[in-house]
Amino acid sequence: MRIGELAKATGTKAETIRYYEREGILPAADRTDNNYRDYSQDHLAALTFVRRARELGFSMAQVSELLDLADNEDKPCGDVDHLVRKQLGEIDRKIDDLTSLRDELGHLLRSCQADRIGDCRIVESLARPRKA
Amino acid sequence: MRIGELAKATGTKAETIRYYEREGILPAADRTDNNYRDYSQDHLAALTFVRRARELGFSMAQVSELLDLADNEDKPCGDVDHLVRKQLGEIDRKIDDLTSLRDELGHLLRSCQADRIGDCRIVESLARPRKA
DNA sequence: TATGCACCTTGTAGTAACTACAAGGTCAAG
DNA sequence: CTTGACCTTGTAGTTACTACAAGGTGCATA
Repeated sequence: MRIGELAKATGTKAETIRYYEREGILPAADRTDNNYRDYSQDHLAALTFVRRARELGFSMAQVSELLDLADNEDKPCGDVDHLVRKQLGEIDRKIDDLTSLRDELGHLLRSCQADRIGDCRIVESLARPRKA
Repeated sequence: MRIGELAKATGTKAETIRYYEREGILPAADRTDNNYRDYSQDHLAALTFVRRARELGFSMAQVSELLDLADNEDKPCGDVDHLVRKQLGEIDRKIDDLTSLRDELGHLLRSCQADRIGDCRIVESLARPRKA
């Protein structure tokens, strides 16, 4: 399987796949006679894993950890659990942040009925520190 | 006012302030005899505006737009409104994304009662594309 | 006087996770 | 025999900072 096929199969750009290889996230592929990368089903599985974990918001470093864990079938499952919980916590925090942000922007929007910027409450309120 | 004071007053690192100046987000400061930057109240107001807008999730490019708008007091307020609405939309989208992400991770967590990674449903489910 | 310290200056490079591009090699089809 | 779709490498750009090196300034203290 050439890089373009793998790219299509996983919805990843070829450049990203090469990048993953450079970064050691993916094992290097075999090469054909003409020096093209030649991928196996194992590569497909690995890349799928990586992309899936990235979609779920894990960082590259966390993906590496997950891959290492996945390779040690006899290790306890708790480590994986722990990473997932941590990620869950981070996401909850982000949601909270964005929610208060949304509230603030909503206020901002409702605060201004002016026609010209000189009288605009939005601009005015941006110009002051939060608590002022 | 020296850069350190301005930094403290706005909760911004001095390096970030210099960066804003380089990028044209903030006007250059006057210089004292010893070549230190010397800031005015206008600079304080401008930096406050920038930081506040950044806190609200506007990109640097958007902050530039907002600053330009704020300088044109006679322009209609609708442009500001539009930017705020756009930002609000993006934030809603992010919240939605993160929420489904959280749901998925929650599922993942509940799916695995195994002791060893070899049997772990989390690892297993990461290894497959989303809809499989 | 020396010296230590906190502050300031510039310029450069690093961060995360790609993405884009340039310059060139390979191969099948028309 | 040339066009076009692939592939290769290497380098630089993206966002919004952050960190660091190497050096200048100004004030208080031993």
